[in-house]
Amino acid sequence: MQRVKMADIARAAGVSTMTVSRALRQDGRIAPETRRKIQRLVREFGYVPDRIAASFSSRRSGFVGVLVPSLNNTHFAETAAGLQNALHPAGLQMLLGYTNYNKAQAEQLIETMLERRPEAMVVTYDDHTPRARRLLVEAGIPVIEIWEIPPKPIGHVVGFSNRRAAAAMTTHLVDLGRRRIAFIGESDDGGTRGAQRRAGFLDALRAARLDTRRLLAAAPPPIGMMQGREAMAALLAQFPDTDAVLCVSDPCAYGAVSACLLAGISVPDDVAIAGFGNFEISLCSVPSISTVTISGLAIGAEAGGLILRLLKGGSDDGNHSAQTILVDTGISVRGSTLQPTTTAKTVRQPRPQRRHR
Amino acid sequence: MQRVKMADIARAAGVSTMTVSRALRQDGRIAPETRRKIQRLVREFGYVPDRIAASFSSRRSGFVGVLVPSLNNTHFAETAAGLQNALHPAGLQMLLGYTNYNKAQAEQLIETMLERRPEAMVVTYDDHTPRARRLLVEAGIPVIEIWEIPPKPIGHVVGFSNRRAAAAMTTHLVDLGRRRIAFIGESDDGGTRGAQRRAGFLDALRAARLDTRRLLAAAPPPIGMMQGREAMAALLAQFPDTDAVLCVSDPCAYGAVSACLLAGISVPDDVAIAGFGNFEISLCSVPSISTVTISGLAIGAEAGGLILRLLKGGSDDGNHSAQTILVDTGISVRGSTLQPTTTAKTVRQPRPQRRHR
DNA sequence: CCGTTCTGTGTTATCGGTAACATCAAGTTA
DNA sequence: TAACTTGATGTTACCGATAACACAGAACGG
Repeated sequence: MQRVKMADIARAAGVSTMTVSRALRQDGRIAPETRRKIQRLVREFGYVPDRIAASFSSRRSGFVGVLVPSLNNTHFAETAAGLQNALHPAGLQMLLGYTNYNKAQAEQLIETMLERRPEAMVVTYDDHTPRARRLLVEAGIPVIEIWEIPPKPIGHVVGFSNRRAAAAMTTHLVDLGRRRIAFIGESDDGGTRGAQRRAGFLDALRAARLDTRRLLAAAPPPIGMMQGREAMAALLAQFPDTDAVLCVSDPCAYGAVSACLLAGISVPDDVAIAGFGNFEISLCSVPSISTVTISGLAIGAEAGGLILRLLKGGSDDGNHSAQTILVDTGISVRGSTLQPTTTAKTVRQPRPQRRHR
Repeated sequence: MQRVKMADIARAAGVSTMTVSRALRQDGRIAPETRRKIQRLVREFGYVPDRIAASFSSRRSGFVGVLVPSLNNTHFAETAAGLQNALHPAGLQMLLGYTNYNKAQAEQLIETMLERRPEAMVVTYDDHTPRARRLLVEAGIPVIEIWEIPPKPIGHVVGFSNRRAAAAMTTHLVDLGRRRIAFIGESDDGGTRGAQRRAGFLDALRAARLDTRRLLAAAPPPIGMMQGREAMAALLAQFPDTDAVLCVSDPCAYGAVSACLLAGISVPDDVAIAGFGNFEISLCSVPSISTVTISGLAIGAEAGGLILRLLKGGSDDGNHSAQTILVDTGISVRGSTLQPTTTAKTVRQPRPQRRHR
């Protein structure tokens, strides 16, 4: 039982395959009647066009390769959604790969993806291996790095400065009057977002001439809630006088909050805690957690829009006149970093887990 | 500047393209020396094989299409990871699409994916549109439905009974002595996992001859933490004597817990709360939340393994001798459904509403 | 020592669409 | 009305790899 092909439709309709090909695309100049007849036959035969053959012939794959570190993460999922929303209407499909925060795997994926001749590549910024970088450069297609502003971009950029955003949040903690401020971050985060956030944290502390020793490297990314909890416990053991903590991400921050709950430490009266990313948990936590807001959806949408413009525009990959698009970030101040009111007495119960302002 | 093609390598090596083609695959019978020479030239030229042409010629796309409702969800992300881990070593790539819990979008995606001639399709069980179903059946490739046991499967199945799992958790609540048990679920969840879980909940309540009126439909899927919080508040307003709640998912359950925290209601003393899915939050919540454990990773891995066996085995799609693979589920009992001990005094803050079992 | 099996490699014929150009009838303009 | 445009469709020549078969020479077995 052979699969139906375009020639079968053409024969049945009494036209050439070219006419069928045209009728199935928006490719204008087809008599409406012919098009209707062909569409009817297509449905009748259950014909599904072979896009591999089409890609082969037209030298257009219809793909955009997208690399993210993880799927289990609101931000990257949103970014993918934003991209998909932008690309799908233009007839572009997204070929999604995830690197698991691993450079070697990223290189592997980039190579495999390039074999499919994507029309553009979107990669989450990371220190790529030299080979990965070379592959991307030589692919001759638009390359877009997202989620950070690389010091030496490969091509286009859609992102924001994690460093500055983290610094802003740290400054917020300083402005609360906190002086013994810690950072809970990732280990082995060379050059990535987590490292940038730590750098921003340090920038702000140095600017305020505060102690910069309170740095915890919880675990390699992705860092989860329980790691945040453990890191917070360790932090309190090592630096019991800590009065504020910036966490590398919201799940981590929630873990830190939970550690305080369990230890009978009041948030924010004893310790203020801030997160990063505006994940769901930061809003729903009790207390709610102050966080840096970023829209993964916006990053995806901007990257998608940029791709469409680049593909529509020059036949050139446009990487030489590379664009940088910055998306907004903000700070959402919530319960976990509220200024203690005068009426709020900062009781610190010894053991038992109960206390209230 | 033309892209390097296989013929260029062949010419440089003084061999035919067939030899190059063979050298670049594991395709045995090539003189080791020839292979080395070719590999060296490939590196030197920066040749990236064109898999579109290869797919076209070999009539093997190297793709597996995978459809999930959402990426922003541990479970589906894990499932994708499990699939990828299984498929990648076999040289198969995953073409991921997400339906956003929308049948029409799913049909669209299925059609687009089939144009790429995937070697198998993995779809998260849902009531597919008739056309989507027909497309899948007629594609002539293995089709695997995951995350549920469909009443009328299209092909193979890797899943578990959401209904039975939910019933088991409900029975756990009944065994605690709770009698006024509610369910917080999704609206518009026709036939999907959420509806199955509600059905299981009702099964268990009926078996225990308990009141089945406490059903809340919070919002269409995906249901988030804040929706869980709001639903819990509404539930307490409508049925203040509720003493246990099963939530359709863990994020929803955490929202319910947070509503209780805010209202000064003790969990589990006043209300026991259970979730579904063993999300990170259920472990890190204070109190931790009892939940149904499922391994998305296992589902993905099983599905991936099944695909490899099917593709290796018959040239037939194997959908007629369809297999059903069940993965284990369990119940993790945590703080949110602990039996109140005699020592645990059920202190009730004076604040708002009060009631107890 | 000759027929047979391996090994390693080459030849040929596609796979199913699409780009580019050709064609031809009908309408339109000068 | 001749020349030109426009609209609708057809013809031809691929795109870049691989399947399938062909074929020499080396190794091997009797």
